[in-house]
Amino acid sequence: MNDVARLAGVSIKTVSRVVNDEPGVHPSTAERVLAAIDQLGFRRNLSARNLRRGSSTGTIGLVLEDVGNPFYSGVTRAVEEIARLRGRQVISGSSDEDPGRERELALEFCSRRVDGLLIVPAGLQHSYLVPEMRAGTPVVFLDRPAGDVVADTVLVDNIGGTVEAVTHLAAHGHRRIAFLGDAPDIFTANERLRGYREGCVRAGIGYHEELVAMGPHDDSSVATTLQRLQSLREPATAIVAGNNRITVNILRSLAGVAERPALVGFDDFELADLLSPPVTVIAHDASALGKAATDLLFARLDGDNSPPRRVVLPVRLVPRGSGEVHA
Amino acid sequence: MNDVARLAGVSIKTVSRVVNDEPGVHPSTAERVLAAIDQLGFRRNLSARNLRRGSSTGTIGLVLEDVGNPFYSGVTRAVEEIARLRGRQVISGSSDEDPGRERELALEFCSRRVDGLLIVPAGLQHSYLVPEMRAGTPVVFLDRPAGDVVADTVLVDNIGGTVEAVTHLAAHGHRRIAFLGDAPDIFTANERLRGYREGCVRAGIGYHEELVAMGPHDDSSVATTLQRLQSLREPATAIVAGNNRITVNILRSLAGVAERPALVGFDDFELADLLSPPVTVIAHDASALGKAATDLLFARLDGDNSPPRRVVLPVRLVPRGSGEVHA
DNA sequence: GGCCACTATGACAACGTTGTCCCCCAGTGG
DNA sequence: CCACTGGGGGACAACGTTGTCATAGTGGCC
Repeated sequence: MNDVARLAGVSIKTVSRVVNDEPGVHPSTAERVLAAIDQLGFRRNLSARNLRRGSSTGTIGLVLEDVGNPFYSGVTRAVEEIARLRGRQVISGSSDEDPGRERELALEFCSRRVDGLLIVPAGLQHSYLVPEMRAGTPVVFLDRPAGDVVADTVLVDNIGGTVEAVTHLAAHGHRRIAFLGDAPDIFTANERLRGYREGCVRAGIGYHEELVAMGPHDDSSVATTLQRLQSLREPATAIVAGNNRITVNILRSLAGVAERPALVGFDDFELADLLSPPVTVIAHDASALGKAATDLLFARLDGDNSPPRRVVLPVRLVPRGSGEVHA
Repeated sequence: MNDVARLAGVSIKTVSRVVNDEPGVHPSTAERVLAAIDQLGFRRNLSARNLRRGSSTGTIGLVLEDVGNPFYSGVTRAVEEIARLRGRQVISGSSDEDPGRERELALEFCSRRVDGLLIVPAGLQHSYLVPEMRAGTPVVFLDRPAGDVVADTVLVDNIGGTVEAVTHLAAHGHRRIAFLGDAPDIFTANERLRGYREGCVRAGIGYHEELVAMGPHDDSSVATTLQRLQSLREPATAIVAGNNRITVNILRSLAGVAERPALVGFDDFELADLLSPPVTVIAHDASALGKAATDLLFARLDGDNSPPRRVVLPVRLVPRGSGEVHA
């Protein structure tokens, strides 16, 4: 800006006026300034601007589990969409379920003075955010609740979803329904397990420990688990899968198997309808989740200071075939 | 920082020293400062720091077509991974194939003084970046080349891939091979069309306009196109799909159809192996693309100022079934 | 005791902007 | 000829940091 001013033969303040479309600059002066800007390839330094003005940095921080997971990339897209409408840029990072990494990312974003923070919690401790929140940075948690702070939260109806899955399978005659979920220290995994249990009880088929397998699942552990479930004295005839990754792992294990158990997966995924049989899922919308959270965040930025809200988005069972196999 | 200094009864410079782990601070003083920092929830302002130091802002700008597309979210993930190792944050935005939007995003990132820029070009004009590049901001284009500037570029072997696809189908006896591609003003679409044409010529089956359908494709236009291809005097017996979205659209249109043409899709996608028949694809690795581009960017940041490079990543045909149907 | 080296700390400028306030000058009315 | 007005423009401080340099105190050594 200094250089521009020198080249145009004016003061830096006048350049600033031109750059900001402030009134009170003679057209001919403005033209000289614009020419200088063009010649020098000047671009105003937003950091300095924001520092001086003390206002918004025009950024939103997004901490999620893994941008590479289609579910979260859907969330990211929705967040970006709305942020854009409100003139904000999105800075994002993946925590990979590591609470330390989540914290590191969130605090880094705070250091960058983001206008607001959207977090898919990896851990259970979020008191580290209290100073920031008190300082006025709005924080919205999504997909999972915060551990030890009261804050806006957007969730999906995990319990209702798995209850529905179990009920659906039971209605098709299944009495031995298994559940494969993620590690139980992950909120959604635990909730879905609760829903499964409640569904079993409601359906009058009882809850049996032996039909449940929690914990990190990879290709081979899923295969082993499925074998175990088949070789029980009363084998499982149906499975509820705790998330999209697990569903896919199960499908891969079952590929080529003639006698397939019925299957309902939590999370919808692309091509589920084109598999054979098409996969019945508990669907919920990633972009709806991202949108709800971002809307909430902007409401806070707009001055809404009502008590923290907890929004629970509905899920719906999409019957496609794999869950309608009779026992 | 001012407040911290006052509370701890020291100068702001001493606080700065503590925050930056600079030597020469008495342990007891440091302790007082740390206590004050903790009490006030102070967090250093990175904008101010970077402004003062004039050095790196610790950010990388990423402009892509759509974060929501699994292919690009894979790229994003890889970029994030490497950026993280090098202590950088990623700011990203989707252009949605709109050149204006691409430009807007890129220049916004420049205003934020990103350390480097990764761009999946939507348009053909990139001279707007010349001032920034001259000013020392490294720019790497990925997936598609820049329009009118010479710069580092990472591409995949689009032509080789479609040549291989056609050759593969021809080897299975197909002589009427159709090509469904994206709008031809998109670089990759055009390249793949060239590869298709070359493949046809090499296979000695000739290039026939009537077997090609370019342009934006949605569900219904794909269905219409497929019908047209079937009802030709000499119907198409095989199809090459120009990208993952088109492949999926074709699969959806063909669902339930008994007489399916052979199919090879460009871009691999999750579950391709579980469909029936499993889908043969020209695979290339999104994360390899992201990694190559980011590595190149960091090499520039590390001072490499050799002439701009163009990296072409190999693709490979993954036969799974849909492309091995004999004519 | 005087000098030196060294440690711990502070004052101040500067980074690139913008907000505040002030000045200059031409034009206008009396 | 003077006072006043208003448009056009500049000087300067400040945002929150950090780099540079200065300074005060404290021992140690001849």
